[in-house]
Amino acid sequence: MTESLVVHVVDDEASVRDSLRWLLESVGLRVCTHADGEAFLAEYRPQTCGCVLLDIRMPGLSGIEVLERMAQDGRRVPVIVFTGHADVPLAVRAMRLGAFDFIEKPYSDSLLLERVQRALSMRRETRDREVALEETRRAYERLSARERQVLAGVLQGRPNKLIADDLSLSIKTIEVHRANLMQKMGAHSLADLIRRVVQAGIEP
Amino acid sequence: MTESLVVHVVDDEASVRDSLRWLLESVGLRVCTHADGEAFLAEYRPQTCGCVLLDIRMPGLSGIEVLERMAQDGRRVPVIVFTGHADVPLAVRAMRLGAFDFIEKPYSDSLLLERVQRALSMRRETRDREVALEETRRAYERLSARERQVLAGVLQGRPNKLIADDLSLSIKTIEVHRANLMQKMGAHSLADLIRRVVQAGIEP
DNA sequence: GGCGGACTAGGGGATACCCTGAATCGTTTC
DNA sequence: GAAACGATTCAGGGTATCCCCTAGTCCGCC
Repeated sequence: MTESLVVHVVDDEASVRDSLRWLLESVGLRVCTHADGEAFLAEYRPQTCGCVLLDIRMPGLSGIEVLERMAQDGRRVPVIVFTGHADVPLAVRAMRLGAFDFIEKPYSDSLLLERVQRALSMRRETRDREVALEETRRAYERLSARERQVLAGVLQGRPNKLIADDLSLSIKTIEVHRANLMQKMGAHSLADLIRRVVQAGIEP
Repeated sequence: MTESLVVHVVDDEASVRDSLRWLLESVGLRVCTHADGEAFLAEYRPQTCGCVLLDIRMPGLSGIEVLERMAQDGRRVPVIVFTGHADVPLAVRAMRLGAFDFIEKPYSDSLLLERVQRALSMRRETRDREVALEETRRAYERLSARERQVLAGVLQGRPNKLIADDLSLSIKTIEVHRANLMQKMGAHSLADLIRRVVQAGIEP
């Protein structure tokens, strides 16, 4: 299942986009180009697969600003920053914003390809885990308000009786909500449920 | 409880160590100096508090190698790398190894102090959480072999009856081990136990 | 009017939890 | 050597809790 690994190229110069596209496609990679930061962010989703080649010097949003925006909603795509006007503070800033790598122009084709392959293989490694986390978050979104209230109680380790008291419901009703939310969350046991929720970072 | 925040200075030149000590102590910080990477790693523990100022160019272990060693057993101390022979690839390498910051010599005193304060405040923010995780790990270390086997079954969501079958023991025995390990782990409920274990990264 | 989802609830069997009691075994301590 | 301690094993009995099946109401939608 490595089909959907796309290299997203973000650069304002068409010549750079074209040469990168040619280079990457020459080794069989799928490429998607974006002329500026806004255009890329408009298409970007946290669950986007593949990796990103991001220029720093661009009109409009700079690459640093793009990194900041991506960091806000939990980036999972590795981003390789490349720029012709590199210095140490800039590289440090990009890396602190979670960039996967930082390449100075001019770069050799082989170096860039190697870094791209490294980013893609990291992405592949972490992909399954993140897909599972996304599924958990989506499942949580599908819970009803009552089910989330019950889940909150369950996560606090409260027995059904106390959850029932909190919500002024009968124990039997809590049991049903509990069974339903287990079903919806795809959990096979209480341990499974809590592990999924904790790992997905859900804290109601 | 900010008493034990120490700035660890690792540099082979005594003059640098002395001037950094003077600078840091002049603003009331506690300082501990180390003449090389080996000496520092010998004293370093993952739960060490404070932050580290690490030179790259040193005889013996380089700063990069020190970072690699620290990364192996889960560094939690923020490390500020500083070097007089900086270039972008070196900075990127250090940051990829999890350095908190990267400063070029010569640096201004105020810049260095600001970065140190930033590292210390990050350390303070994450400290309580990590202390709790450490306690969980230590508690797990104190479990007996049988208790860990039972815990493994509990984490898989298996009911006591099945755990008993797996280990060819009676349900009553499983109940005892389970109660004992809950006690030892300081867990107030099954949900609490699982959250602690998952967050501490324990996967038997 | 029917259909599905959310919410509510009871009965009964299985399971977990707590208390008391007890035996064996190995290590440490006095 | 005796005593103390912790780990491990098992049992009975009672209470609390959980889980599955069944079943009713309400509401929005086709």
